[in-house]
Amino acid sequence: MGIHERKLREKQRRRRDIINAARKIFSVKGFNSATMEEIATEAELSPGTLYLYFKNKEELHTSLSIDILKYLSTQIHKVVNQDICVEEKIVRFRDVFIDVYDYDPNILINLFHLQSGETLHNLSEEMMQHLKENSARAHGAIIQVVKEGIDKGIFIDEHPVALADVLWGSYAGIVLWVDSKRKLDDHKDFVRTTLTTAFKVMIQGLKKN
Amino acid sequence: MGIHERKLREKQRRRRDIINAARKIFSVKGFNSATMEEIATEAELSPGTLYLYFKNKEELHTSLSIDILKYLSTQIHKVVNQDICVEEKIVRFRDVFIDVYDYDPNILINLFHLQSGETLHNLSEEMMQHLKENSARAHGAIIQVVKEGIDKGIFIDEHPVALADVLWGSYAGIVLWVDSKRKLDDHKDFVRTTLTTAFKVMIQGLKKN
Amino acid sequence: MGIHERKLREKQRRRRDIINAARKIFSVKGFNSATMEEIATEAELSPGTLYLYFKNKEELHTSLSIDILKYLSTQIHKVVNQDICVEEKIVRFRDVFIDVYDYDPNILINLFHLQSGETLHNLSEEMMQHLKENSARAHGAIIQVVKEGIDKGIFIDEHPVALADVLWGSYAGIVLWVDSKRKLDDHKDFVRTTLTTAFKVMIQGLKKN
Amino acid sequence: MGIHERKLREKQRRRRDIINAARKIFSVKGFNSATMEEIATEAELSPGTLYLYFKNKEELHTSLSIDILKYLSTQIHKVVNQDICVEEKIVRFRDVFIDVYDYDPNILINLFHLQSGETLHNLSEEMMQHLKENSARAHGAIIQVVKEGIDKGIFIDEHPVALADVLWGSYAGIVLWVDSKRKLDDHKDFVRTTLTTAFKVMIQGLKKN
DNA sequence: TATGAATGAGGTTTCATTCAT
DNA sequence: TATGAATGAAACCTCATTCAT
Repeated sequence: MGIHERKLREKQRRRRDIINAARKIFSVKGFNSATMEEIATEAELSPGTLYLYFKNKEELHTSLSIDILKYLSTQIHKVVNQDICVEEKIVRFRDVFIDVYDYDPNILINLFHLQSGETLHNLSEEMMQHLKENSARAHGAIIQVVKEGIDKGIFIDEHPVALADVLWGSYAGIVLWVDSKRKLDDHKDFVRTTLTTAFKVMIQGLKKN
Repeated sequence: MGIHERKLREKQRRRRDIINAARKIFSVKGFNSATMEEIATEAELSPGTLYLYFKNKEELHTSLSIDILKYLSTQIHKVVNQDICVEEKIVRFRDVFIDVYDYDPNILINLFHLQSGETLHNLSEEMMQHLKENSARAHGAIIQVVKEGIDKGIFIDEHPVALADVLWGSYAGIVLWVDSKRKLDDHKDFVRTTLTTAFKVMIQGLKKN
Repeated sequence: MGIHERKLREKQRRRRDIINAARKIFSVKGFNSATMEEIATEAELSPGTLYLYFKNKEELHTSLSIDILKYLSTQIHKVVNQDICVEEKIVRFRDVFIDVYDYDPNILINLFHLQSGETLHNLSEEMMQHLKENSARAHGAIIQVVKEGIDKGIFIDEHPVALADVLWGSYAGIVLWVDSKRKLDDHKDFVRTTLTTAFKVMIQGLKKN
Repeated sequence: MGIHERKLREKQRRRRDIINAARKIFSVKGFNSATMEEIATEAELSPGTLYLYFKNKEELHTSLSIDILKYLSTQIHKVVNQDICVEEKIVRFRDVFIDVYDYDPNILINLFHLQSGETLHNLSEEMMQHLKENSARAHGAIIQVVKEGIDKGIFIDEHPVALADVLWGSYAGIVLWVDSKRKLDDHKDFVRTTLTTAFKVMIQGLKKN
């Protein structure tokens, strides 16, 4: 391994350190209450260093979302191309959401929040592109599966984009909702079981009778 | 009407003015970018006056959510007690969400965001109670309908709370998701149509075959 | 005196306090080394208050220059309209520069520095206008006197604007130069005497032989 | 040429590269807005390297001024020792200022600004000495010419130092003034013509009638 | 000698909140 | 009750400078 390559690797590791620290802090405090100094401390770096890797707080925050969107997108694509029935694919989608939720419970709310506009002002054009592309890619994959279901005569004859929106929105929304209930009422974690119920409803609702 | 009553009414009117101004500003700028001064200006009051009616920015913001939760709760209760079949009640629930979305597209994201922890730190115990109560009330009503469906042998035999969560989470999540897509891609507004599709999926999915 | 008027007056006094404090600090430390906190402390105010009266550090700094430009402009205009010979008016111009120098030795260098572009980026359009207008007004008055001298056949037949520039540039430049020598070499203050010599040279140089 | 000498030469070439880069950046951005990184990039070096050649930003900046002072001083000395009449020497002084202005329009303002105190805090004693010496040398040469004029009965009988200050201050001040007018009003460049007018005024003003 | 990643002090600015009127 | 000027804490971010390689 050449010296150049080692440096590059080192740099990416550092970047990842920051992202991990940021995820931790943002999770606990939220975007606005979290401070760059806290994140730096968590990453065992100085505040200035953060700015060598991310243009500003906003882009650091968005990076997390893009990361998870990439992950979501990748996982969903894997499902799409598997040699299993559509029905099974819908279950797998559910598992991806559970997966993401396990990885970081705040990711979905961040995603929604990000896209809902409060932020996004200081984002570079490049960042914005990444965001849109990955979002589109993930969404596109789901549409594809829904289409497959319709084409094979298994799913009801609704507009595939709308069905995909229902699927995505429901899964994500349920995660958010059950999670927020948990926080508010200190209930125990029903995300998994509720999503499983959701799957049953969904799959029966999607299918032609 | 006594002088005391008139004063009380005046006070409530003022309070409402502030809330309306706050909603307007928060909608456009988001919680953090909105400033108390802007809200005061919009309400044609001075900043100091806001603090005679609300303990702090946080509680003012939460008031909006509680307001809408109250509305949601009321509307949902109306549906529950109507003399219509469960299936029809599920449609009405959808309409309530559309209604809320029309009233203020940012309300649901606020609700989720509020409950997802970033805020809530400076809330008074009283405010917290209000929030929990109204949330529980709205949710309870939905559970009731789901139970009715199960009891009447119309709905599938899943845990009613889980089914209610699926219903609420899906409706809310779809609104959020479609709305965020709209913002990101400047698509036109598919919230209504997607929710209608959602209803079809939901209702078929909920029903015993 | 009405309450409104009193408030206005109070506000202007406060503004003047800040300007005086700023002048003091800027004089000692220069634009960049001076901090807003120091200025606030000097004015016996909190840092935030400064921003109620001036948009930012830049505009506060520029205000000083505009102030003195106004003063310069006013004094010069007075000279122009006096019933004295042109020759005498040139002496009076010299006195105005001495006056300004006595008031604040750093003003002229600030003026030059300001106009030489390093700053000026955050200036509001309004500020810029003030600056240009006052600059033009002062300069215009000098041109007028030069013209008068030429018209009366007293001064040499050069372009009046150029002659005015020579006059202004020389007087200002000499102040700067002698002052900077003083700082560098701890010489005593020859500004007055040198300007007096300058006048002699100038007036003889300007006159037709 | 020995290896030692070659290294020395190489080092001085590098030093010059940095100075040229610095001049370019400082000219465009001014002392404070210019960053060491920009200068390093312009010089195709890394930031750290700059500090091998200059103690700090301040000294790098001052080096430019010393450089030009040296140049000024040299040019002026050349004029002094030429076998031409005093009158002609005064013209040549004007040409030196034009020369310097053509080389870098910001040099004179830097000179004034430098000497007017904002900077100078972090300068090493050595640098300070350089500055004073070169300044004195240039100024001394002008005094010499003025003395020559007085001694020969050509110039008026004023204190030679004062006359030299008038000369230097006027020439420099006019350059600054006309240049700043140009920047503020986007006028075209009258520096040359105005300095020529200045010469006429000066020379006539200096001479015994 | 040269690098350039990392530092961290310190500056400007914002804005929720207070309090004298 | 209403005001709105003043506060001052705290955040983001920059950048001159250092130092291990």
